[in-house]
Amino acid sequence: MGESRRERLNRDRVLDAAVALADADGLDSVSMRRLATELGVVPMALYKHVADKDELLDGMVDVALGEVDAELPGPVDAAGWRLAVRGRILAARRVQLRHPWLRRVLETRTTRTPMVLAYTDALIAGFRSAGFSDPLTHHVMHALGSRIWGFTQDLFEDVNQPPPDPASFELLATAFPHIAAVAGVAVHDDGTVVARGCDDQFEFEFALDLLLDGIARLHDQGWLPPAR
Amino acid sequence: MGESRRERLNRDRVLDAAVALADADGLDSVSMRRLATELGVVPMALYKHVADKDELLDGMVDVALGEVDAELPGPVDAAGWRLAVRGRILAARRVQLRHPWLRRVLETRTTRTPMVLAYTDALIAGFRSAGFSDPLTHHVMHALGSRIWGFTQDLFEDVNQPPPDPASFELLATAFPHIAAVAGVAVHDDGTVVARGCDDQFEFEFALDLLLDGIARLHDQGWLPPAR
DNA sequence: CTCCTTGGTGTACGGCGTACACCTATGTGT
DNA sequence: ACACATAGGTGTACGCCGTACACCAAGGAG
Repeated sequence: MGESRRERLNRDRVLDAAVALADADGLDSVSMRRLATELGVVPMALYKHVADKDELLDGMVDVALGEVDAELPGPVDAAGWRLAVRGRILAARRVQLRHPWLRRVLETRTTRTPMVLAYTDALIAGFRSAGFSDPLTHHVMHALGSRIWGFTQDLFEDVNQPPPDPASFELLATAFPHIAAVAGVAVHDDGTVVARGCDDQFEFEFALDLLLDGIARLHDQGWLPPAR
Repeated sequence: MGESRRERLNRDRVLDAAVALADADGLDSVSMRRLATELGVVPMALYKHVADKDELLDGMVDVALGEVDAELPGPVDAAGWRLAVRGRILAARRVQLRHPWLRRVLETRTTRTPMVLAYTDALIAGFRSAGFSDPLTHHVMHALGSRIWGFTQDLFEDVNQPPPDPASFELLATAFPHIAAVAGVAVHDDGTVVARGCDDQFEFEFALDLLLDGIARLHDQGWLPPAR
């Protein structure tokens, strides 16, 4: 009987379903219970394929990070460290835009899966093979911070996201004039407020290039660890 | 009668208790129920002083951010934008080190309280009063990102936190040689592994100065928005 | 055909945030 | 001094969550 026999579960099916669920309905929708019903299975069944929820999240990170290589512009490593690093980071950013939950998960994760380590290793390789000293490479990786995963905190951006009504904007503008001036919002003569929003991609590349410029300069000048 | 009469609750007492609880036992210990028992009160009592848990967290952020001013090195605004910005950010960092939960809370928060806006406004003022154009100031704030709050993602750091036993380090070193080389770990001739850890304060200032150098250069060169 | 392993089930526990109805101090106007 | 409105504290309950534990059903190996 039973061509309707349900496909057997396995780790990959669980992880893929979790990713799909997070993509579709947001990270908060990814609960063991919800994921189970999504898979037509009882919640505890998942625990046969995943130790606990943390491991599920780690697995989701791996799935997403596994997509980065396909986003790489090509075998660009020979074109110099800067293009290699830049290309890899922007590839990660494209993945992150497809999986908006990735940022929040990576932020809270503390365990490093082999996939995470592999990504980091590849990036570091970009610097070292260009002759960066190990200490400089170390500092530089710290300086890039979460930007290596293609995302920024952007705690600042949402200020101008919902075009504010003139009244409340007026209020904000008088209390915090500097924010208002810089927020990319223009108040026209007739009192209407126009928010141009801001181009996230531009901001990301601006900051990335600012860092890469600084890094290049340090490297070219033969940066040395401060004498103690 | 009753000198044992319990002090009446109010918003500030609730927020202070939440901060103290988070400082002592970690952010995860801050639940409405736990906080209530800490205050000798039933959970629902808190809702008379705080709309919901999100507002509690926002309030905690305000309490912490309110401590930044006291950390400022002095009326340094006249000493140039760079010292003003740097001083304010390092002050925020000192606060953040006292309240380790602040990072996680700020990361997830999306609402901006007046306190948050005031902090941001003061920082922006530092740039604008030095003649930074509004678009440049805007980009520069994005580039600083979460660093304006005195913290970094530091997804990379914990690799060398627990001094790894030689065996597992050997494993990591062969699989990810570049990480191993850069992690600040030295393998001695006798096979013992020494992790020097890394100086978070140094890393933070290194990256901050890298950014500020780049920012200063853009400003001095009269950076203009790219022609469209 | 048996048995052992692997995968799926059912029940239950303790925690969470919070809606809602209720009671009780407290401070005010008369 | 007293009635009363209101602000602050209580109790109960609901629906989520992650997951421990005991159980049962397939399915491959001897």
